[in-house]
Amino acid sequence: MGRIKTTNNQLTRKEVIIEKAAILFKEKGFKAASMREIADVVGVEAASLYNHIKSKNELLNIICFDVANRYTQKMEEVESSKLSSLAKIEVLLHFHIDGMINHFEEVYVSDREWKHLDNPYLSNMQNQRRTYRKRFAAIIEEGVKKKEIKKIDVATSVLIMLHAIGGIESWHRSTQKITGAALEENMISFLIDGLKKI
Amino acid sequence: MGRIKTTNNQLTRKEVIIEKAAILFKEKGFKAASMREIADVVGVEAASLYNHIKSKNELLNIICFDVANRYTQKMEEVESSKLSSLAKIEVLLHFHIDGMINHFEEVYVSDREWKHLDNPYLSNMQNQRRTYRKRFAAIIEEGVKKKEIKKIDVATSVLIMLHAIGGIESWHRSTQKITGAALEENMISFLIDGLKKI
DNA sequence: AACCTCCCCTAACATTCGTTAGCCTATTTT
DNA sequence: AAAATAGGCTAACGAATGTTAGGGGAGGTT
Repeated sequence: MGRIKTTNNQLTRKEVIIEKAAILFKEKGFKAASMREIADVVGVEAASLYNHIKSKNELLNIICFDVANRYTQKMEEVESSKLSSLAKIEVLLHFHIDGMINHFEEVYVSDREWKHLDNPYLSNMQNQRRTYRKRFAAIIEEGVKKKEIKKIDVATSVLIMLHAIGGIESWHRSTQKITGAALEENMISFLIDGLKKI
Repeated sequence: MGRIKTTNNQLTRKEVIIEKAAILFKEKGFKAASMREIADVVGVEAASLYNHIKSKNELLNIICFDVANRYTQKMEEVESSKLSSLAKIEVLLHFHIDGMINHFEEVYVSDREWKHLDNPYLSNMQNQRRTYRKRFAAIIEEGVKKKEIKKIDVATSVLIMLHAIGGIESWHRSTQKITGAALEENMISFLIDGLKKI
């Protein structure tokens, strides 16, 4: 076939593979996407991929933890800021929506396919996700206590917020798109309004 | 092994298989769940399943269209009712949340695994889903026109509502659950408040 | 008693999967 | 120019997959 092209951007060949794999994992799911298909898209034979990666699961590991670590990092940044609780939530929502719009495939795969990670990565990811939700909830809880946020069931609102964002997937698919910026604004105003006191 | 037990309820053997398959499809995903695993749970050898079903994909077909048809039917019922737009949305939200709580596996699988349907079922399902969203949007749109509903981006709110409900999955997983009824109430009040005019 | 239908079994199939081994060539380094 | 490395290739592996063929036994019907 030929070599993996890496000239355009500054990506390593491994990064090219990961990028294409993410697209396929998103479209067909991790299990349904085969190494031979990934190789096809990359422009190489399946066996050649193994010059760059250790296994199919390594691809999923990298994709999932890339995303998860970014979120954890952002959470730390937000937590240690001096913002009001409502503003903290708004920052996090921005970050989520932005991620969903600009790193769509990676984020989507990380969110829907992490179940196929193998241990110890699997339980690591489960912990990371659980912890993230708890920290998100803690911010809302604090806001409620400080009366910055409407009295509301915290667990339910966390659940709504985090999953509503996952819905951006259907925005990606839609033919008559509003701009990403508009979507972001609409979404945040809907969700934040749900938290505001009157 | 022995026969498929069907004594307890009035289920046919085929229905027992479908029920167990839905649970496995939910836990592992359609592609990752094997016929041998399904057979194991049912208490029978893999080959024996084929006395009751035509293929693995038939299982997915049945699960997905069971759910989709219920939703289409409900939509028709709601559309032809005399309710206000806001009340229509509320009825639909109730139906969704209820379905997610009481027919969890089926609904979850239908929502996340329909991509693995094969044609002509695949394109059928794509149409059905697209149509459903349009009809949902039309109700909101009508409400906005009649000034029953806050002026809001319709596409964005449909997206938020339908996906927020998908989040009930994480309620199922949570250890310290509030009751289903409470979840339902919290969720609807959050979402409906987002539509109400002040 | 004979028969039929239902439903399970074992055995095997073709295919697809992820992955490894070993070879060859282009590119980079010395 | 020679040597070393990186990165392709073909061929093949063992395991797992969905599915089919064919045999046999249990229970109801005639």
